[in-house]
Parts: sequence; structure tokens; C-alpha cells
Amino acid sequence: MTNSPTTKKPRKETSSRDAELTKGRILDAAEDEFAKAGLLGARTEAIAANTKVTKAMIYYYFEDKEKLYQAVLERAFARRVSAIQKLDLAGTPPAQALRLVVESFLDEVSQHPNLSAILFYEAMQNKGRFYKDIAIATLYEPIENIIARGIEVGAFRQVDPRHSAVNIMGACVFYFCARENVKHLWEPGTDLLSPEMVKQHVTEAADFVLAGLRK
Amino acid sequence: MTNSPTTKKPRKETSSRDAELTKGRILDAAEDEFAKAGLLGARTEAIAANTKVTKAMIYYYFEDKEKLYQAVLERAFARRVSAIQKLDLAGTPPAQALRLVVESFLDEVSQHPNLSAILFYEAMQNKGRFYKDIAIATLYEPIENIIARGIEVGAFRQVDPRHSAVNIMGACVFYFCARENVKHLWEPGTDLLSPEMVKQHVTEAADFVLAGLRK
DNA sequence: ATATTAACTAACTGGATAGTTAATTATCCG
DNA sequence: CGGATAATTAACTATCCAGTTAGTTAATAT
Repeated sequence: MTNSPTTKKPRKETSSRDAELTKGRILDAAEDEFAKAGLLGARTEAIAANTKVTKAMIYYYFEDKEKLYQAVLERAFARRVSAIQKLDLAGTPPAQALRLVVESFLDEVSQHPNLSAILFYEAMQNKGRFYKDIAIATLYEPIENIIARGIEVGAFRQVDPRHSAVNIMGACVFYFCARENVKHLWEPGTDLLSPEMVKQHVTEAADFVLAGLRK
Repeated sequence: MTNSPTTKKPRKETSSRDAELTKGRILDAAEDEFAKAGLLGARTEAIAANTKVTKAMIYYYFEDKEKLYQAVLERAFARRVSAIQKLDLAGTPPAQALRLVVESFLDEVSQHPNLSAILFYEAMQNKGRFYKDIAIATLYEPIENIIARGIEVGAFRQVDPRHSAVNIMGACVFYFCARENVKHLWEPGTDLLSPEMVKQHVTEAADFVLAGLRK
């Protein structure tokens, strides 16, 4: 399933000693570990344990823990940004466009909740130093633009697009990041990441955001 | 300033070898450190360094790092809860009551941003295990109740009070917790904790929340 | 004044952890 | 086939860090 028989990869199909596969495995395991503990708290031993290779491979492919972290961050961030950038919002009226963005954003977040955790750790532990300033804007600008357009057109209230974009993000991702705390508000055993709960959050959040901006 | 001359504390006024003062200093330093790194990442050496006593005192007054963490969490949480509980909202109409709660909540958060960071770490690192289930509800129930009342009275949309309360929290605290990431959206050097920026966030957030619920 | 105890310190211990190194094995290519 | 090289490992090192211990100093009570 990893490679189709027609592709002519430099290495063989039958796994074992496949550099790309190993690198991918390391990135996957690292993403989980960084989401659990952040750059500071992540244990390279723990990452290696979820790989089929030894810890030394981390240093063979990625110079050190920090470089590995950067690679994880870039890969996950690119995935999230592209989820929004592939939307065609050109002719769409602001309210409809914003709803679309919020819904597909939340869809991506629920499928890859790791990144949201990593980004929080990034802010709190690393003071955001692993961001190239360009990156964060990539995520917020589309939202700011829709809001600005909505105000111009008279569909949205007179808000500050930047503050609003940040607050919208908060309303969207808090549910996922703080889920282990707020789960205590529901019946014991409720899984906040279950399809039904996520679906309810998406509708509640999207409605809340749209209502919060409409005139 | 610590003790008035009339109080008859067991220890003297002129500091040095004052148990309560030392315990307080440790709690303060620990709060800063736990906010920076969470329970896992916090270094007892770093905490001690911001105290005028040695590391061993941490273990003398608080059995271990975990117990110290619990003490910090309880103290900071009590402060936050009381900020909301001291409001008298009995006769206040829902919209007005919610605005009051949001504004005084954000006031407390901006004065003590440490707790918001600690609570995020708590969710992500510790899976919320240091919460007595009672605690989290103390913070969310007042908001849920106002929302429920607002729906009954016909002032608010038909939302799920619980989901809405969570999303409101997100819109309120994300700005503070993610500030080191989202600061890149503003001019370099902008301090998101400056009085002006905080004031703008409070108005934007409160307006956003109220608009998001109104019918 | 001195015995008692509370507050405090310096120096240590054992275990964990990031990163290294030298040797080993699989794969490829001529 | 056999030499070259890429992928991989086991075992090691140096450092960091939570928690301990044995002993010291300051305040208080008698």
C-alpha cells in the first residue's frame, strides 16, 4: 500500500532498510510525542520506542531533537494550511465563505489534533520561536480577509479583523486542546473526540462564530 | 507591609526565617515555573533559584514536586473562581450578566495569566488528573446557567449551554495562551499583555460572545 | 543562659536522558 | 560475485535533575 508496483523508488518495496519509510515512521512517532509533551518534555527514547528502529536513527536522519521538532512542525503545519488554501472562495459571499473555512478548518483539526497541541506548547514553552513569521500569517490571513470583506459589504459588524480572527481560532480549537479538562463537564467516560461530539462542536462553533460577526 | 504591627504572628516581622513568607515565595516562584513548563517540564532548581532559600526547602514545606504543583493549582484556581463568585447576578438580565462575567473573568485572566497556561499544561500533559471534578464545574456552571436562563427568557439563541460555555472560554483565553504565537500577526515588538492591547481584546471578546448568543 | 525546636543549607545520590561512536548488516551496482 | 555504501544497532558518556541526608543557625520558651 505504501508504494504502487509501478513506481520506481530507489529502494525496494518489501520494507526493512527503507530510508523514506523510516524517516516517516520517526516523524509520526515524534509528532505524537511532541503533542503529548512539547519539545522540552518529549523523550527521544519514547519516540524511538514507537518506531521499529533505534534511537540513533533519529540522530542519523535528523541532526538533533530540535531539528526533528522543526521537521514535525513544518509537515503538520503545511497539512493544515493546505486544507484551507485548497478552498475556492473567490465569488463566495463572506458569511458563506467564513462558514466554509471554519468547517473545513475544524475538520482538519479533528483529524489531526496533534498540531493544535504542538502549537500550544510552541507558544508556551518556546515563545513561538520556531515560527518563521510567514507561517502563522498563512493561517490567519484568509480569515482576516474574509472578515474585512464582510465588514465592507455590510454583512459583518464593525470588528477588528485581527482580534476577531484570533478569537475565532480560540472558539474553534479550545475544545480540542482543553478536552482533558473540560471532559469533566460531561458524563464520565464521554469521549470528546467521538464523531458525534465533534460534529456537535463543529455546528455549535460555526454557528457561534457566524452569529458573533453578523450585523 | 507583610504583617501589621498589631497582629501577633508566631514569627517576627523583620523577615528571614519566616515560614509563611518562605512558603509564599516558593508558591510564587513555582507558579511562574509551572506556567512556563508545566508539571513535567518544571525544574525544582529553577523554582528554588527564584526563592531566597535552597531547593531543599521545597521538599521541607511541600513533600514533592507534585504536591507543590497541586498547592499552586489550588491557590490560583481559588483566586479565579472567587473572582466570578463574588459577582451578584441574581436580578441581572442574561445578556448583561454574561457581559459582566466575561469582563471580570478576562480581568482576572489578564492579571494572572499564569493559571491559564497551567491549566493548558494540565489538560495536555496530565490529562486533567489534578482536577477534583468539582473544580472545573465551579468555573463553567455560572456561565452555563446564565446561558440557559437567556435561552428560556428568549434573549439568546437555542444553543447547547455546555458547548457554548466551552467555546466562550476558548474565545476568551486563547488570546492569552497563544499570545507568543499570534504576536507575529502584529507589528514586531507589540506586547499583547499591554493595558491597551488587553483592553481591546476584552471589548472585542465580550462583544463577540454577546453577539454570538443573542437572538 | 541554655535547651529545644523550627528554619535552613551544602553536598550528595541514583536514575534518567540527549547525543555519540564504532562496529554490523543489508542492498545496490558494476 | 564482490566491493562500496546506505541503513541500522548496541553500548557508551556526560550531563541533568528529583529527592535525600546530615549537619548548622536562629528564635523561643523556661
